[in-house]
Amino acid sequence: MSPRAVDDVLDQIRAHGGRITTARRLVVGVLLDTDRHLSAEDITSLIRAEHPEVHLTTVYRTLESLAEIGIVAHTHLGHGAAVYHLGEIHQHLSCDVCGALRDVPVSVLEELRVTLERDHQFVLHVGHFALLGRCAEHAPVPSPSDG
Amino acid sequence: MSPRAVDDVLDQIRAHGGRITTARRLVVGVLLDTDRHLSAEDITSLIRAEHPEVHLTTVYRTLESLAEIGIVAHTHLGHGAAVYHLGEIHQHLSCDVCGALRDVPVSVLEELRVTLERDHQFVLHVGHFALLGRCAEHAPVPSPSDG
DNA sequence: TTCTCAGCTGCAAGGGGTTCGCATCAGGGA
DNA sequence: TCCCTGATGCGAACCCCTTGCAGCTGAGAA
Repeated sequence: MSPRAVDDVLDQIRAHGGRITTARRLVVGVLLDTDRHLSAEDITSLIRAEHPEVHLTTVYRTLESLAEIGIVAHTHLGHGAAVYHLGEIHQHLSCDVCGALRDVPVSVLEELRVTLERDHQFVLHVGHFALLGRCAEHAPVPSPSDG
Repeated sequence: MSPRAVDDVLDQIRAHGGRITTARRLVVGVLLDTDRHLSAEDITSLIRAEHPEVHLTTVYRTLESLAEIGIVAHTHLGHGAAVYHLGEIHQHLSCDVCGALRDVPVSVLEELRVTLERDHQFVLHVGHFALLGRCAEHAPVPSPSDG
């Protein structure tokens, strides 16, 4: 990550009346430093390698604060822990078999969003849940009769 | 429920090499008897009213067995316990605010399914996850600038 | 620089949902 | 009826996450 990017995020925390602490700096750093999706526990482990005093509870609370001001989002992958990520909201595809997580733009859900709103008066929260299924590698082989 | 319907399900269990036990009969009965979506704990409570010896663990194991042979499916609602249901697979809409659960036919996901398969080689498991958002009653009021 | 205090933290404990281990029980084929 | 194996009851453990609380610390005020 660039120190600049971390400071940008920390500035946003400050602008919302939050304090800049070591723990928050570290959480933001970890999130900026990865392109993977990390659980709270993942984040804590990465931080504790250098700063064993930082506690899982603090990471959860920091993530909650960051979520409140819209800096991070979390996604539920059906089973297991929620994963957290920074930046633009996107949609997740999660493979049942290998757990691989893939991001796709939220635009794939646009038609569904419109349909649900028009036909079912339901406002879809794009990006907050993962779409479950099988990745290319673990897709069931279609039988001829499946058309 | 009709006793007939219970027996049909029990026959399927037997056909897959499973045994017919009191607990299984009761779990199937509860599932057939409701049109709601029940968590394992809900199911257990309903059973225990008459049969306090049936344990939550047994219900989980029974549901697992029934899922293996394709008789029940479960759905994750983002937060909280998974819910179980019998019968045809459908898609769930879950309201963030009030938790209301609504079923819609899987056909609403057809376009998305095709798009994901064609453009992302991802085979969607329809019905296994809930679509999260806001029901009509709790939908955010759209501002004029939202278009 | 020091003071002050609300916000943040570490730690322990708790809670909801689910699974595991193991001794015992019982379905159902031989 | 016997016997084997699958199913059960029960306790305990596990995972993910939240809560309570005392003490610490960032950062504005003096």
